[in-house]
Formats: sequence, C-alpha cells, structure tokens
Amino acid sequence: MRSRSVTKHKSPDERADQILAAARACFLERGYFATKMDDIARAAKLSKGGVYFHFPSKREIFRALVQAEFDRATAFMDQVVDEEGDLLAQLLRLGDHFVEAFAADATMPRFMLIAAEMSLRDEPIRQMLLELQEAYIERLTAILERAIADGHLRQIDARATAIALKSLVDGVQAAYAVGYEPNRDRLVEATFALIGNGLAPR
Amino acid sequence: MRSRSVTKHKSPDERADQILAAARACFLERGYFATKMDDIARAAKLSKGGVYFHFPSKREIFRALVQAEFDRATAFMDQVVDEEGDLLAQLLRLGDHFVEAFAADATMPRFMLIAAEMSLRDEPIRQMLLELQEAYIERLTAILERAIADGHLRQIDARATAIALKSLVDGVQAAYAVGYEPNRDRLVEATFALIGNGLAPR
DNA sequence: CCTACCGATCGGTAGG
DNA sequence: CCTACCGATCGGTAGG
Repeated sequence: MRSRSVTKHKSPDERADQILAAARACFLERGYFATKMDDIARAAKLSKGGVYFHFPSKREIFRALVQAEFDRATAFMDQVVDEEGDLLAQLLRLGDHFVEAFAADATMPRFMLIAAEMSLRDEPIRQMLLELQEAYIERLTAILERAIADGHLRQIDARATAIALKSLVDGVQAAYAVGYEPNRDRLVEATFALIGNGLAPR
Repeated sequence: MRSRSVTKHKSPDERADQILAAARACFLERGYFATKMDDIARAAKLSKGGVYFHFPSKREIFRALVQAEFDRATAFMDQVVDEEGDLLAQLLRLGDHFVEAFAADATMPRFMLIAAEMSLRDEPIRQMLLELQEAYIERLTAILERAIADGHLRQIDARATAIALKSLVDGVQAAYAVGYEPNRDRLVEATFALIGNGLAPR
C-alpha cells in the first residue's frame, strides 16, 4: 500500500504571503543585500527552489513588500480623508495614524528606510515611493484647503505647507528607524503647538 | 639603464583623500554593497591592493566618509551658534545652511540616506548619526531657549520643538534623496510661515 | 603599492 | 500530462 501524502500544499496566495512575511523579517534584520535567498527560504520553511517557484527573483520579493506597504498606507489615508470632520479632528487622526503606526509596528520606519535606500537603485521602487509621497501630500493639501475655505485656517500655501508637514513626519520616522527615540508625548504636543500657533510671542 | 620612475607617490593623506573621493562617488552611484573594491580602485586610479594599503576594509572607507560628513556638519553648526544674533537671524542662517547644502552638494541627501541605512547594521555609524542628531538638536534647543529668555518666543518646550524642526529638515532631505523635489522657495516660505505663525486664523 | 590568487559564497536553475 | 516542490549544483564574483 503506497503512502499517498495528504495535501500539504497551501494555495499559491497563502504560500506567497508566508514567503513575504519571512522575507520582511529577514530584510528588517539584515538589510536587502545581506539577506540571502536561503535565509528567506529557511524562514519560510521552504527550500530556495520553492521560493523561486513563487517569485522570480529576490528583487521582486522586495518590490512586493514595498507594494504591500504602499497599499496599507493609501487605504488608510483614503479612510481618513473620506470621513468628514473638522481640520483638528482630521489632523489628530492623521497624527494618531503615524504615532500608532510607529508604536504598533515598530518595524515600519526601519522598513521604509531600507526601501528608500533601495529606491536609489531600483526605479520601480522609487516610483512607488514617489507616488506614495504624492498621495500623502495631495490628501493633506485637500484637508488644509478645505479648512482654509471653511475659515478654520488662515490663508497659507496649502500644498507647500502639506509638504512641510509630511516632511516633519518623515523626519521623525527616519529618527525612529535609526534608534533616536524622542519622548513621544512631548514631541506630539510640541508639534501641535508649533502647527497651531507657531513660535511668535502672543 | 633601469627606468626609475620619478616619485609618483603622493603623501598618505593625499592618497587617502583621493580614495575617499573616489569611494564616495561609487557609493553614491551604486550604494554600499553593489560597490566593489575594484570599482573604488579604478575610480581612484589604483589597484585593489593599493586601496587596501591605505584602508583596512571597505567598511572603514565608508565609516571615514561618514566621519567626514559629521565633521563638516558640526563645524558649521558651532559657527552658527557661536555668532550672536537674534533668533530670526540664526534660524535663517540655519535654514540657509540646509538649503544651500542641498543645492550646492546635491549628493549630500543621498549619502545621508545610504549612511542611515548602513547604520542599521553598523553600530559605529549608528553612533555617529545619533551623535550628529543630538548635536543639531542641542544647538537648536539652545537657540530657542535664548530666544524665549529674550522674549522673542512664547513659552514652548524648546527641546521637543527643536526635535520637530530638525525632523522637518531631515524629512525634506530624505525627499530630495529619493528625487522628490518640491519648489524650494515655496517650501522655505511655507515653513517659515508655519514656524512663525502657525496655522490658526488670525 | 601591484599581480596573482585563495577560500567562500552568492542568486538563480537544472533534472526528476 | 500538470502542479508544487526539493537536493544538488552551476557560472560567476566577492573581499581580502
């Protein structure tokens, strides 16, 4: 009686997700180049050949991970902007998003740093990051413009201000990635004071 | 008659600088891992063995480049802070510093991005970056505190505000590194409007 | 400082 | 015949 193995096959999507999760952990720990396909395979409990069955190359695995980060971020943003509400509520929600994202998934800043560095040599990744940046800035600009129209903000250059605000968040994110960890509450409070009232004496 | 080459030897320091300049160009173009020691040697017009005569490893070459960036930055900051002057003048000078640094040396943001990514796996580099960050923030905090004492600023959390401002600059730098190039004048103007007066309606 | 070369290891692919 | 893999190994290249 021949033993016939019951299917230990997972669906392609499940396998792909399993590989992506394993690869993400490896890239975070060692960076892109120091991560070997064997590392990814071992972490995914497959052979290297098995990984190559699902992905054509190491680079495509990394791109898929950047794409996933992109999708998560844009989905959240649309949710924030679609909901009506006043400026303060939306900015607080956006701020919460970033603070929570850093806190809940401490790996995100690190991954974004690795992705940004990869973008210097990988045009598809660069395009994704530029698109994501533009998406954030457009949403933020829209929020600011609506607030100006409603008289909740003074007349400012909405788009340039949006870029400045997004840059602030990116800078904080980069600091966290390298391990510079400012007190979160103080930073959030100071940032909202800065945004709200500026530095000028009352 | 044996041909005896007139000394084509440069001083060790000159050679080291020549190698560092060549290496910097290579790292900027290809990143750390894709840069081979042969690439550096060729760019420096030496053999690979020649490069290894002056530096013990590829990693030490990269660390020396980060150190050089560190020295440049701290020297400039001390210059800005030592000069007396009112807040606006100092912030403008600091702002000019960054804007000029991005403009005059367009490679700097890119190099800093590569260095930040390297810091994830290289503790000495990470320490240098953290020290540099702390140095910037301390200087900026000192400027803000002096301005508060002089009544030119309202009472704010100087250090947390300094971190926010430095993050803003870092975020802009990161954007430039990836090739997101906002209009400089608009961004500077919006940033100063934000810092000066905040967003609240007058 | 170069030439010649090593020990080791890599991403990707073959046959079954 | 196909699918989802694995063990083994290739050609080429790396830092030193």
